[in-house]
Amino acid sequence: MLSANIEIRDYLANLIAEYNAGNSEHFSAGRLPSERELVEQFSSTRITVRDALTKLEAEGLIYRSNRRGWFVAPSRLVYDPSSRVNFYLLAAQQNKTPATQLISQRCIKGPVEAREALGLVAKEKVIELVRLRSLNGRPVLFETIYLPEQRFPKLNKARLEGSLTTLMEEEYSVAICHEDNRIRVSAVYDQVAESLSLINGAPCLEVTRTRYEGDRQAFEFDKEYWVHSAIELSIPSK
Amino acid sequence: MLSANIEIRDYLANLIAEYNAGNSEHFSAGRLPSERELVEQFSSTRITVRDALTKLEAEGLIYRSNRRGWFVAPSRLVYDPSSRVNFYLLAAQQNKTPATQLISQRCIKGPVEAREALGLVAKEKVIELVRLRSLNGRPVLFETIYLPEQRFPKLNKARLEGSLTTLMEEEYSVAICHEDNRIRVSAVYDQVAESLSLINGAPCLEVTRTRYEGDRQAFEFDKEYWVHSAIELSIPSK
DNA sequence: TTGCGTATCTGGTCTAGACCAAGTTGTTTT
DNA sequence: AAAACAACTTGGTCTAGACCAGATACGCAA
Repeated sequence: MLSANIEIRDYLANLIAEYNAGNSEHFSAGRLPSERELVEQFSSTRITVRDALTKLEAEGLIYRSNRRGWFVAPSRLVYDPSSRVNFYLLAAQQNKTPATQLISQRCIKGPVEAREALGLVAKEKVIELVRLRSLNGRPVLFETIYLPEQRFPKLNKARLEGSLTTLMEEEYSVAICHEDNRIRVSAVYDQVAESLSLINGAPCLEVTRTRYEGDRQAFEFDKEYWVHSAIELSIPSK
Repeated sequence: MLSANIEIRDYLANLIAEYNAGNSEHFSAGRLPSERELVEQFSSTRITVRDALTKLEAEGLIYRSNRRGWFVAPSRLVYDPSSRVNFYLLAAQQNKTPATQLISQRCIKGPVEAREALGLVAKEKVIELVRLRSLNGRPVLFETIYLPEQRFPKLNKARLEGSLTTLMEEEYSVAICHEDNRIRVSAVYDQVAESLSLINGAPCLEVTRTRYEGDRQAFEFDKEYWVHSAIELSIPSK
């Protein structure tokens, strides 16, 4: 005996599979029926319908856009965090249209976590860059980047929405020698959630990265929050 | 103005932070108050309390044990999927007590995904091993391993609960030349969910691995489902 | 001492609504 | 044509319960 929410999940999962296989009759522009329509259709309640939708969301089959509705999730971006392929090239290779928006740029003391990773002492400051990246108009990545101010004086504001890796190589002669990525499932709140059109507490994939140059000197510390259904990490062996 | 569920989340998050810092007065054996007690305490409803708990679960601060209650999540196991350090050693290094249980062992045709990854043709079969791994008595990993039958005749049943990597090296002279890991956030159902004491549709971290030997011949295909709060992946640069 | 049944506790699922706030759309005004 | 407003739709949050099923603890019988 299946519970009602699983029945609804299975029903929708089938439609989604068909939709992804090219049969677009079920959803217009990838939009699922509204919760209230599903309640009607299954003679159920919103609690149960939302249970089903939340499960599909956890699986990455659908995503929600805050107060706009539920949508079929496009295919995931396959991403190797330790490769130096930049976001634009990667997206283009996978037939997706990328965009980057610089949300803020500050020079601050910064959080302990970043200061420690970068090995900062006393009054040394960090440049904090906050960016939002989208694929085909859908925000998928909220990232905060911390750079030691001393290492990167006079950052070229015009280039902060492009590839930072490229900028660093060309204008600061950075040569990465090592990199450490930490990956965990987490949740987003407040500014991160809002920027990604997610609700408070929505699950995400969190990537924390520290990059080193020369003789193991850290020069970059990043926090990435990925909409979990938008991404699949690919890690080839060393 | 904070919504009620966020207030409850924040309150519990603070207690959990204190608990993890060594102040054990709030929770006995890491167990949170029951949902109904929290309803009393906050003059709220179970829906709202469960919203708060679900958010803490998504963050990995707490986990649920099906119909037993909610518990503070222990520190995560830090794991490099492409390293060949075995599970027992890794757990021991991080002061955790590991255990492995062989759930089933079959010789079958196997799912398309595994057959393709292993490059099987016609009637070639795979050995399917299903294992459950625990840390300090808490199940954290459900894994299904597919091995080409031809490459691994007469598998030593006695050793299937230990390190497979070691077994393969010692009894089949396997030398890994390459490995590909795919990581995504997903959800667990049915046998996987039950084995991990999770409910249907609970989020998890899914790792799909293909290992190659010699001249790029695939010899192992794995599906790992990790309780997401139990793990953090560490990916050093190539 | 060891089972075994039972009462109780826990979360899992569901009903049948309500009101709110943000996003969308259509209409009116400028 | 553009801006402003209003009506409507959507999900977000919440109330106040109900019943179910698995997990647990406990007392009783063998």
